[in-house]
Amino acid sequence: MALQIYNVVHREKEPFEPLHEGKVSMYVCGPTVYDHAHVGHAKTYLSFDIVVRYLRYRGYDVLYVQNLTDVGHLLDSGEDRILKRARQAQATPMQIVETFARSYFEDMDALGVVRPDISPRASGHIPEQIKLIETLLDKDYAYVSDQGNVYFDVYRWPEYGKLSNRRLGDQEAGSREEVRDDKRHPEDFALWKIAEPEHILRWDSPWGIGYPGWHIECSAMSQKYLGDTFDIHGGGLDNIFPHNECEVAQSEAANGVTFARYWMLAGTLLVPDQTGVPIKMSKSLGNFYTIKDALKAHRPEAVRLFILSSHYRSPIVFSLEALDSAQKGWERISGAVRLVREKLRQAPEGNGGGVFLDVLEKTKQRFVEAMDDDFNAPGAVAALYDLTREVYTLLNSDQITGKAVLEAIRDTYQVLGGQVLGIIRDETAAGPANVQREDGLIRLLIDLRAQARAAKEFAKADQIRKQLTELGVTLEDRSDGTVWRVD
RNA sequence: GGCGACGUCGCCAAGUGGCAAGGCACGGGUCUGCAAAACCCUUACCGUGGGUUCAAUUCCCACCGUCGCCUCCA
Repeated sequence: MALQIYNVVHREKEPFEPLHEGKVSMYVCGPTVYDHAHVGHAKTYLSFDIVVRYLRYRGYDVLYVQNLTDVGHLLDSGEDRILKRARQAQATPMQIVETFARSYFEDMDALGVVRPDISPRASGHIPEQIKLIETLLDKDYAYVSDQGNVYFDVYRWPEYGKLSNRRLGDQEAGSREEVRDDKRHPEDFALWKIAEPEHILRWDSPWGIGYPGWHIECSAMSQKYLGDTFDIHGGGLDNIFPHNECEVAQSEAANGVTFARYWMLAGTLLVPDQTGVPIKMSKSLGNFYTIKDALKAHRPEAVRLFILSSHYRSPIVFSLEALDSAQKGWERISGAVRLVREKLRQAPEGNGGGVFLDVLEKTKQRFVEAMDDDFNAPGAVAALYDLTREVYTLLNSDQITGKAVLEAIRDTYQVLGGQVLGIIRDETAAGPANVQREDGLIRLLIDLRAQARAAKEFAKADQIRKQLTELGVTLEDRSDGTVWRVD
């Protein structure tokens, strides 16, 4: 079975065949950096993180581009988001952009999201955007209004609406379109806007001083780094219209070839309102929960597992309780990993317990089968849970498990759980000196406690365990020794 | 109103034309000095009503309900 991807363009799963064998070019619409990222962003970027990780696991050479939007974007009031924020903070727009771009990467790093290969900024690609607009004007797909704004004429492009399955004219009388309308048609969208005097973010252009429309940046930057046609375009489903639709129209009108071959759109993250009804988490609704907040009480792996617990195309309802459940689940898996590593410290040579290799092989098959089916992460995670039960059973039995098998188990977790899903961290064995010192100190206490227990001095033994617990170190006694973990 | 997604065990969530993975929670049990962890066992006929079929949770239709987009938002 080959990898299947649900292609939003055709609304069905299709075998994935990249443009160039062995290589994948991929573009994902990034955030507008004017505030801290929230869990909704985590859902989208984590989803594509898994896509990139899995494609690489499958041997593809992936070139991953994700933009940062730092221009444009008007509020209802006609005010630019970034400008508004800058005024509130009494800072320059570029300070705001820089602050929140850093914050975004901080959050993504914390969540273990692999950085894109290229993170182009819209503000750094104004010439490319202008050039693309000129092409559209040359080809007569765009026009300059009497107020000097440049618009894309959607009626000149018959395929407009094909991605989001919309027909022109369907939207009847757009009640909001009446204000300052210098377009030919209400559905036309802006490529370049002339800046009002108070608009600080402004660039020179053939049409006067202004700023680019929201959609043009993605067309220009994907073209620059990935070419006229590339393999995968990702983003949040909530941007299918108008943003994604406009991207396709602009790019294909300008270049005359297919824009993105596979469109993958991630489902929306919802959050219950006061009455318990789930609604979209968004900045404008003010019902958002930042990633930084989420990470205060939960491990990044818990956030990952929470989001991986449903398919990337499905909507998902956020709650702290859901995060709790995910973290419990993670502790289960990571407990098994810890046990394997512990056993490995003094495992006998040889391949005792070799039949278990079969379980590993089956796990891998199930995992790959699930992920090959349009990145079915919940199925892949389920394979890991099943493996985990088998691992516990094996390691709690009297069966002597040799080093070779333990290493194979460890490697399976490392690759499937670590490399692909990002929920298992690398061993800390080669960690910094203070990590090793901590490990040594705790083991020293465990030894002292073991002596106390052997002497039936349980009060003393319990005292040590209790105090360690208060320090966030949990001890678990097993027949073959004591293992420890930090919360 | 138009377009789209969805409705599976208490909660979350995969999945298949032939009697439904997994996680969390709950109950019972085993192990343990105690604790913790783990393991074992028990729990669903898949929104409602029709239709197609030898057979549907899985296909079709209708209805009910929920969400997203149609306006800046991942």
